[in-house]
This record gives sequence, C-alpha cells and structure tokens, in this order.
Amino acid sequence: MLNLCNNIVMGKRITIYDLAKTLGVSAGTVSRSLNDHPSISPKTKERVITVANELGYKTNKFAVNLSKQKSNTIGVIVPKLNSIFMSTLLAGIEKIANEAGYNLIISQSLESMEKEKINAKTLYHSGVDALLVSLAYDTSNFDHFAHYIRNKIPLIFIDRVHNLPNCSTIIINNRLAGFEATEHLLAQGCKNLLYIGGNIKRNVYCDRLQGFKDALENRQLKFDKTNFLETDLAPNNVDTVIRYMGNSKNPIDGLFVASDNFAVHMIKALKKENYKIPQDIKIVGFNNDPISDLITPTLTTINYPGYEMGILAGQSIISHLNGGINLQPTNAITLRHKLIIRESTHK
Amino acid sequence: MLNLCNNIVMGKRITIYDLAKTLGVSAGTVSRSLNDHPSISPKTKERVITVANELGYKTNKFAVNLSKQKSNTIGVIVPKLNSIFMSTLLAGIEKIANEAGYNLIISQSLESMEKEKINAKTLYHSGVDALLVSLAYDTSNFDHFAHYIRNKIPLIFIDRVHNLPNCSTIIINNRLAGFEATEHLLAQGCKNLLYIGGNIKRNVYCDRLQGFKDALENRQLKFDKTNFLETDLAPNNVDTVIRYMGNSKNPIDGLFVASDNFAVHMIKALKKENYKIPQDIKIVGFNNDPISDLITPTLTTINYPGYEMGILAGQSIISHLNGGINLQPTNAITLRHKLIIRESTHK
DNA sequence: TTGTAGGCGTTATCAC
DNA sequence: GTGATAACGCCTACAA
Repeated sequence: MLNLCNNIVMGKRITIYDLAKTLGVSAGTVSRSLNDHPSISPKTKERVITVANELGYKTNKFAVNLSKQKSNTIGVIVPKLNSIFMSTLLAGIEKIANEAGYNLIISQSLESMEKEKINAKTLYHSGVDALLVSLAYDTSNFDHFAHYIRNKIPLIFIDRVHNLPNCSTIIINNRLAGFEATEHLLAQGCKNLLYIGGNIKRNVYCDRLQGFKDALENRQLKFDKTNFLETDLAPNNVDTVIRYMGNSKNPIDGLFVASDNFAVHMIKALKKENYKIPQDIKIVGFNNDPISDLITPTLTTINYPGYEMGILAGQSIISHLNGGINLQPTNAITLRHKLIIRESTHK
Repeated sequence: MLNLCNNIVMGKRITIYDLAKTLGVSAGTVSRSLNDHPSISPKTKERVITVANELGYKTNKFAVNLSKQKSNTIGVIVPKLNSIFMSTLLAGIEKIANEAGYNLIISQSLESMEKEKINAKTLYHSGVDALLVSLAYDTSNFDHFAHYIRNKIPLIFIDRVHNLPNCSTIIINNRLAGFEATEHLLAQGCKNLLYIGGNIKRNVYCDRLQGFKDALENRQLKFDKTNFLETDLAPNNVDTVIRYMGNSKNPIDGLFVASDNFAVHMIKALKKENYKIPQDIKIVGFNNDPISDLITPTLTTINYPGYEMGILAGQSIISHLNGGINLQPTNAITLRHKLIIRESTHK
C-alpha cells in the first residue's frame, strides 16, 4: 500500500516489470495476462489485473507500437475541415473508428496539392495503419500516395476520388445525380440552362457535368460551352457569375449549381437583382446542406449522404485492418443519392 | 545500387544500422547525423544523408516516440465534429499544429460526458503531448482530466470551459456579449424578452444568461423565470418553444437565442406562424454562422471568432510544448466579440 | 501454464 | 568527432 502511494505520487511510470516484481512472476506472464492471452490461468490473470489497477499501471503505447509495428491509428486528409459536408463525413468516420478503438489523425490540405503531399508524407511517417483521403481541388499528380500502395497500407478515397490500383473509392453516382437534377429543371420548363461547377479534374464536378450533358442530349437539346461555367465555388465569385448571366444572349432560366453553399449565395444575389425564383429562374443545388432548407426560397437539391459515407469508409477500413473482408478486390462503393424538390424549382 | 533496389523492392525496412553498415560507421553516428547534431563533422553528415536518401531510409516514429517518451501529437476532444463552429475551430487548430509539425488526434464526445471520459482516457493512453477540450453538453464531473494534470500534460479548454488548476481557457466574454445582445433588443424597443439557451452548467450559456439579466437590471427591468428557457438547442425543439411563446401572458417581442442554428430554425417557424420579423418580434442569435447572413431576414448576432480561437489555442499549446512561454500562470485568454446588427432587429 | 531472452529502432550517456 | 552500450517498455518465439 505504501508502495502504491510512492509510485503514484512520484510519478514514476510503472512497467510490466514492476508488476512482475511485486507479483513474483515474470514480465512475460504479466504481458500475457494483461492481453488476456488464452494460455494464462484465470487465477493469475486476476491477480495481475488487480495489482495493475492498484499500482495504477498504464500500458505504454509507444512500446506497443514499436513492438507491433502498428499504431492503431488511421490518417485522414480532407480538403478543409470547416465545411458542413466534410465535418459530417468526419463525424461518421470518427464514430466508427472510435468504437473500434482506433484513433484518427486528421489533417486538411486546404485545397492545395502541395499541402496534401506534405500531409500524406507526414502521416506516412507517423505510421498510420490506413489512410482516408478526399482530394484537394487541384490535385493532379498522385505520387504522394505511392508509398502507401507499395507498402500495402490500405488507402480509401472518399467523395473526391481517383482511381489508383488497389485503392477503393466511396462515392455517389454523380453523373446520374447530375442527370436527374438537370432533367428536373427541363421538366419544369427551363429552356436555357447553366451548369456551375468546380474544377472538372475532380470526378465530382466532371461527372455532374456529364450528367448535365446527358440530360440535354436526352431531350435532343444541344450542349453549348456557354452552358457551363467553371469556378472554384467561393462565395465571392457570385458577382462574376451574375455578370456572366446578364451578358448571356438568351436569358438563363435554369441553374444547376454543383454546391449548395454557392447556390444559396447565388439565390441571395439573384434576389437582390430582382430575379423571381422560381418564376424567372429555377435553381438546383447539390449536397442537401442544412442551409438549403432554411433559405428563402428553399433550395431543390441532391441529397448527399455524407455521414453515411463516413460510416461506410470507417467500416470498410476497420474490417480490412482487422483482417475481415479484404478491400483489394473492391473497387468502388456507390451510395444512393436522391433529388429533393423544394421551392426553388417549384411554385 | 543493387543493394538499393533489393532493399526497396523487398520492402524490408531500412534502419540506422543498415546505414551504419553500408557507411562503415556506428549507428550512433548515423542517428546524430540525421538529427543534425553539432558534434558531427559536416562531411560525415553529408555522407550519411546521401546514403539515407539512396537507400530510401524512413525514420521509425514508433522507436523515436518510445525513446523520447513523446509523440508529437496533440489530442482534441470536441462535442461534435459536424457543427460549423467546431469545424472552424478545428481548422484553426489544425493549421497551427500542422505548421509546427504536430499531428492532431481528434475525437468527438457527441455531447456525452461518458464518451468524453472514454476519449480522454484513450488519448491519455495514446500518449498525446497535450490535450485541447471543448466540453460536452452535460459534463459535470472532471475526474477524467486528473491524469493529465497530475502528469503535467498541458490541458487547454476552449469555448466550453471549466476552471481546473493549471489549465488555461480560451473564451470570449460571453456575459458581456449577452449583455450587448440584450441591450440592443431593449434599445430597439422590445418590452418582453425571452432568452433561449442551453444547459446552464456550461459557462457559455450561463454567462450569456447572466449578461441577459445584467441588461434587464441595467434598465431597471425585473428578470422573471418566464424570461428564460433552457433547451438543448436541437432544431426539433422549435415547436415546443413556439408553443411556450404562444402561452405567454404578455406577448414576447424580443428573442435572444444562444445559438444561430437554433435561431434560424426559430425564424423559419415564426414566419410560418405569421409573425413579422422584426416588426412583431426581434431576434438576436449567437455565433455569426454563415447562415445568419443568408436567411431572410438576416439575423443579428454576436460574432464568435472560432477560427481565431483555434489559432490561438494551437499557438499557446505549441509554444508551451516547445518550452517557450509557460502556460501555467496564464489562466484565461479572452477574445474580442462583436454585435453584428442585421435585419432581424432593425427595419 | 509460465519463464527466458532476443527483438522492435532510436536516443543518450559514457568513454576514447 | 566517433564508437559502445544501455535504456525506452512491450511482445513473442522457444524452452522448460
């Protein structure tokens, strides 16, 4: 009892050797007991555990990691933390990882490939057991993931993905979603559409554009390059877009915006310019951000299951790490999306 | 050269011993060279580094951690990831940590003390060098932080804080902000106010309430318990609040809501009930969420510098860890807030 | 069922 | 300036 107090108060770290000594057994036995190894008698286990608690033993993860060459840690790289979609995604991942006893090391690329590279390298050196990535806006080279693949560290892309050998992706069918969004605008009577999206190097924007084109073609309408505007979807670009629309030969009466956030800023600006929504112009967004149902008029959008994607990403990676299902053969997991019709396209 | 290829292709991890062998020096020399130790000749350093690159040497963090008994990792516990305030805060923290070469292990308590306890314990065992915490909704006991304090692992509370010995806090002056919000409503002519806030065990809600009371008192108005409603600020509680307001003896003409998110849901519901804002009722929120400037009418609110708080928290903890300024004497850092007047209180 | 001893890869303290 | 050698704390064949 005195010993206990001394150890704790002195802050001296207690190791399995200390336990071994006080118990009169070997360190190996202590280690095995603590890890519930089958070859140890229940009685011994109990004794060990009791004393461990009494002495305030804390297992040293650093030593465990070194010994096992794994860290029980999953790395995550997202473009930015402060977006509702990304944080919802992370919430899903964290929930699963936490339940499975894994820690999450989270970093943001701030939409820059350079930072993404650095983060990938850092996480690699930190010894993460797996990596989850949603690509930056401008990532065009993928060498920074080569280490992972070469060393068979599982790598999953989420949402903003790229096809790399032996890497899974978790996505929705952006092309089909884009088609449905556009078809809805056409069905509502729009004649002259504009698609506003981000960098078409990114699958999400490229696929939605493709769906947009599909929908036009499906109605024998021709796609013209004036029907498409690429922007980085930063709110301060709204004015440029409004000006672009004002200069259009045929007035634009339907907008498909690849992000709810940008769409709501467009709505605000259009209202200021005295556009009537949906009478003069109809708008469809993307993501089903909470804001889409709060703005006036409420915004028709595509539901994007961020939380579920996170959950799924977490589950996939964990079960892989635990030696359950092997992800290798799995190429892509596609989640269900849904068009949500609201006031911005429907009086 | 052959050796190089063999090593890399075979995936065999290269250690300082391998380098030592090929270089004909000792492992110690290699280690020192790699760490730019002053007592090594520039020539040797160069040789070592060259060979290290050639062989594709990667330092093993697990071993470094074990040897140094530190992880270059900072733990973070937030109530939830998927809130714009929290993710903005995290964005700030991550930026600083990343720049300083620290990793962030992020976990969420999901507003539950139990989960917060578990997370605190897990992070402790993971060997984080420091911990940043924003408390859960219902945390009333703080024993789970005792380990940190006892072992002198720096601990900083952010936003939702608690005063613990030797722990710093990063906050805004919620009381003063609450005062200003309320005073603004009164100055706009409101006669019968309602404050809607969360658990008053949490400093943020308690202090704002205090400020609310201060403002009433300042004008010789008396505070009545019917002027205050405690709720968990979940959007689905809006109906209850609306009903409460309907049953009020004197019609409520001013609302101070401790969260923008809840406030905008209130606005939506009130509009549906045909309240005119700001004519019939004026509303002030809290946080300056992006949505507050997008809703109709735009919402008067208190600007809450989440990103700056994150930056500051990061800087404080890093400079402490790097042995710079000592946080011990620092008790609380208070950031500047600001009342932002918009349409919901002002025609 | 338990003990022994080597290994995990670095760092750090002595010597020389 | 460099080389031995002992930590760091745990895991795990291999023995007993």
